[in-house]
Order: sequence, then C-alpha cells, then structure tokens
Amino acid sequence: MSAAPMHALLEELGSAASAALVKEFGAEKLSVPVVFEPSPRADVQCATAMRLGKSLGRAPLDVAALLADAVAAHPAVAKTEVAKPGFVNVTLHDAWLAAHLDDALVHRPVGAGQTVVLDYSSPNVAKPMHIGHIRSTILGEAMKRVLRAVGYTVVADNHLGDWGTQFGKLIVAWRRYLDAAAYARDPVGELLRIYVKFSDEEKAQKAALGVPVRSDDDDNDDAPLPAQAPELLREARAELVKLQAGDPENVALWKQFIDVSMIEFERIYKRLGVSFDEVLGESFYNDRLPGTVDALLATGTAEPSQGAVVVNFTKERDGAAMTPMLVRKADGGFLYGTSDVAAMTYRVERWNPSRILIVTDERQQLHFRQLFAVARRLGIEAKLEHVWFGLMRLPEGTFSTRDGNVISLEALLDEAEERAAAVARSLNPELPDAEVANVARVVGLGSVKYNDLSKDRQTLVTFTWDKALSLQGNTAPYVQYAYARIRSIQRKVAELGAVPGPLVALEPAERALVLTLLKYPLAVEEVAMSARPHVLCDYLFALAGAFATFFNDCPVKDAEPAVRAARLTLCDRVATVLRRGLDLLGIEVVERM
RNA sequence: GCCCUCAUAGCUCAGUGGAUAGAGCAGCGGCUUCCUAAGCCGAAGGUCGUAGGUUCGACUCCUACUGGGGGUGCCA
Repeated sequence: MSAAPMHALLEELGSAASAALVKEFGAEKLSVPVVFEPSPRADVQCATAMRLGKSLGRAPLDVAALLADAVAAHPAVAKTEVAKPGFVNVTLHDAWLAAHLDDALVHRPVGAGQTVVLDYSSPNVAKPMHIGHIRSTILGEAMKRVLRAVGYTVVADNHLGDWGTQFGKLIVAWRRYLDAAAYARDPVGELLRIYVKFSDEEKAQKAALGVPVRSDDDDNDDAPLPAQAPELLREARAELVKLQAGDPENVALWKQFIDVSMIEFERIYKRLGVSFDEVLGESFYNDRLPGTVDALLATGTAEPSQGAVVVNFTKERDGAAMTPMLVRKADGGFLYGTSDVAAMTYRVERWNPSRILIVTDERQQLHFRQLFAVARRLGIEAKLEHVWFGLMRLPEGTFSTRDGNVISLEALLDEAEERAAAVARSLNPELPDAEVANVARVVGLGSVKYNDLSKDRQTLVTFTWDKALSLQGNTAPYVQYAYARIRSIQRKVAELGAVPGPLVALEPAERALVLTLLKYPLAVEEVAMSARPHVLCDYLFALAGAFATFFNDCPVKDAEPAVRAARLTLCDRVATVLRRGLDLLGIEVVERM
C-alpha cells in the first residue's frame, strides 16, 4: 500500500508536465514549477500555464495545451481539457479513484525521524481554568495528534505557570484571609477567592494613597515599587523574596498550591481527553536562570543597561527593530523572558527537535518574536513557531481572574452536556437512558472543542453560549451524526448477511464521496505543517456533507447485491475517515445519536 | 507615539496570486409509505473596510488611511 495517492498523483502530473516543457524549451526557461491541485471545477487542475506564458514566449493557451498533452498519458487521467485563459482541467478515471481508496487512509510519514516540542495549555497555578484557557489546550492537543499521525515524535509539554510574583501575593493572602473549611472543600476555589480579596484590598489601599489603579489586566502591577506603594504590595514582595531564597515555610506553601492545582487540572484534562508527556513548569528552569544570563552576556547577545541586563534588537541583525527584552532586573531578579530562553536551550539540548511549537494567545507575539531572535543568535536551528490564537472575550469585555468575571471550564462543559442531552432526548426518544448520558458527553464535549477548532485560530472569539454550543451546520454533531448514520446502515445490513465488496460503476454522489476521501491525507498534512486545525474541520464537514448527499441519493440496504456491497465498502471507508479525523481533533464518536 | 493583528452576505465563518468569492445560522420555498429530518434539494442574499499600487490575473502581495483588538524596558 502506498500512502496518500492524491499527493503522489499531483506530484507525478507536475513532474510529467515539467519534463515536457523542459524538453520543448529547456530547463532554464521554466521559471516556476508546474503545479497540479484539486479544484472545485475539476478533479485536478493546473493554473501554471498563465504564469509561464511570458517566460516561454508562448500564449498561455498554447502552453496549457502542451501541459494537457503531457499528462494525458498518465494512467489515472481519463480526460484533459484546456480552458481559457490557460487552465488545464483533468478528469480522473473512476477505476483509478476506486483502486486507491484504501491507500487514502494512510498518511505520508513526512515527520518521520523528526521531533517536535509542543508547548500548550500552560495554565497558571492557583487559578481555576476558565473558558479563556480552553483554546490553547484544545488546539495543542489536536496538533499533538496530527503531528504524530504524520510521523513526528512529539514531546507534549505543559509549561505550567508555577512561578512568579503572584505567589508573594498568594502567600500574604493565605495568611490573612484563608477560610480553612472552604479550602478543604474546594482548594482552588478558595485560593481564587483570597487572591481576588487581596486584589480588592490592594486596590483600596492604592486608592487611599492616590495611586492610579489599572483594572484592565490580571497581574502586572508590581513593576515599580515607589515610596507610596501599598502596604500589602510591600508585604507580598517580601514574601516573594523569601520564597525565592528558599524559605522552608513559603516553599512548602508554594508546593501545596501546585499540588492542589494539579489535582484540579488533571481532572479537567482527563475529562477533555488531554494528556502530556512532560509537565515542566517555569519553576523547573529556576536554577538555570543565572547561567542563562551569563551565557547571553558571554556571547555578547545581552548587555548591561541601566542596571539591568537586556537584549537589544536591530533591523539589520534581527529582521526587525524591537524594544529590548529584559533578562535580568536591576534588583538581580529574573523574568519570564529569561526562563523562556532557558526552556528553549533546554529543549534543544534534550530533544534536538526540528520544530518547536508554542501555543499561546495573541498578546505574546512580541515576546516570542524577541525570544526567537535570541534563539537564532544563540545558533538554534530548529524551526520556531508561535502558534498564536485570538483572545476569547465576553460581550462585555475580556476575562479577568482578579475581577472574577470568568466562566469556568467545567461550567461550560456541564452546560454543553445538558444541552446535548436535551436535544438527544427530543430528537431520538428511542435512545435508551444509559446511552443518552454518553451521547450527551461525546456530543457536548465535541461541540465545545469543534467550536474552537473549526475557526482559523487567529480569529478573535466573543463567547456566547449559543455560539459555543451550536449543534447545527459546521459543528461536531453534524460530523458525528454522519458517522452514526453509517453505523446504523451497517447494523441493518448486517442483519441481512450482506458484506462489503468491490466498487462498481460510480454514481455522481458516490464519485464525489470517493474523490473527497482521497483528499484526506492532504488535509491532515496541511494541518501538520501549518498548525491550522480548522483545515481538518473543513475537510470533515465536506466529507460528512458528501455522505449526507450520498445517503439521500443512494440507498444501501435495498440496492442490488453488487451495488449494495460496493456501497457498504464506501460507507466503511467514510466511517473510518470520520472517526479517525475526529480523533485527530480529540473528538469521539457514538454508535447512535 | 511606535509595533503587531483583524475587517468577506443581516449574523458566525471558509477562501494564504487564478475562472462566475463559498458554507452554516436566521428568513423564504420544497422533500419522509424507503438505511436516523441533528438530514437533503432549491431560490434569495456581496462595490471582499476606504483609496492607491504591483501583476496577464488581487479577497489574497505592497503603501496610506479608517475602524476593532492587542502589545510596548524592570508582570506572566
């Protein structure tokens, strides 16, 4: 079996056409490679003739005619047509399509022998995961599965936010405000409550001192510590210094915060079907930070400036003039840029990856451009990709943990399951109660995940319940429904003792289905290379749609035996691709719904 | 101020140099003695933010502008 026949065909047609042009005009005249690709207007199309007309000194239509002749002899090609101003449209033999159906379920191992480090999810310790965190987790998990499908060795690393100034505040809040009983019941909920309380009190102190209060972000008000800093902030800073110095009491508290948070994270990851190979949080890199800065200084990458240590960037050397990146504060402390450089070098040394993908929201674009520029100066050759996604917000504004206007991830998932259960009960009353629960879980979770995955990741998302939990159109349930219908057909036909058989003459709906199936590896490979999972969603939606048309036009159970056998084969392959494709997105299927 | 990013149908979104810009939702009209109607078929709906430019060809690339979002030396 040879993987991905459509890929192979496109390359064969392209090289056959190129060879014909080289023979006619010479290699030096071929300014661009000849490319064939799938098209809505033909099975396969070439639009290169129009680009070559000038360099070959011939009319595009003439070039197209040469290209058409060059590929006409390929065994897959049934018919070629030239259309103005210079397109070549290719119709493939039904027999070729049918013969390669099974190969289309196998991906090309384009990542074989290569390692990818994939950094995603990365929630902050001591804060509950809310729906703003879901995109990194869902996108990253899908990428992990897709990259593995095309042969990469993937290191899925949860770069936990387990270090930083918020722990000074948390320790102070713990000593001042903790309700032990509430903590016993819901540790992370209580940590959130005391953190919010701390923020409120701090705001009040600031207001009393006449210091401006910034209310629009989460954790960034500790930079300058002026003379009139609030008492609470001074205290938090002192506790942070003690923690960093290894004070046993503070270290024990910090570890406890991590432990109770991890229990909660693990529960959610399990529910989401998400797993990691490594959980190396920021704190893991703590003892590498001094050496990291020393190395940056020694190589001349970083330099002292105003008491701090910074990396400067210039357009000539780094491609863009950017504001400097601080790697050591004037007080000797380190920053997240420092630990990211340390993480980068650690990952390169430990895994020697060909690609490093970091999935975070759009706010960190500048930071990662700086980080990647530093990495290039350090001689790191891995392809570095910041897989950024648009921020999720509520209609009334951005989420803020501090202000408490968040929708918890668990509340979202609960609501999704409830809505899915209600729909399942009303649309399919015959579904046994025991099955309704599972259908609700799979469909509810699926629609939440698919909602995030089906849009281009850079799209800014305004959260509303109805959009997030939509069950119609380009959604998980639409694709899952197609799968369930196939399983239903298979159950019914099995009762008649019919089995799948070879494909016979293809009706239009059947042909469209086969052609779509052959494009499956194209979609998966594109997701792997461009880190855009919505391409796979679009593909699965198209496949499910092609099946829905087939379902309407082409009866299976009551067809002639040979036709029925052929359609059973088609059904089986469609079901396989739907199931595997959804699995790559981290979404399950059900046998009936 | 500077930098990044986004703008496509009433709404939510595909379309990363090719033909007449495509889906879903909402609204309109059809389809069920037949394998699940969470479905199918059809009609309608667009000066692709504005103005220039590059190109045989621009929603796509470049420039400026407008509007939304984000970032911007001691948070992450």
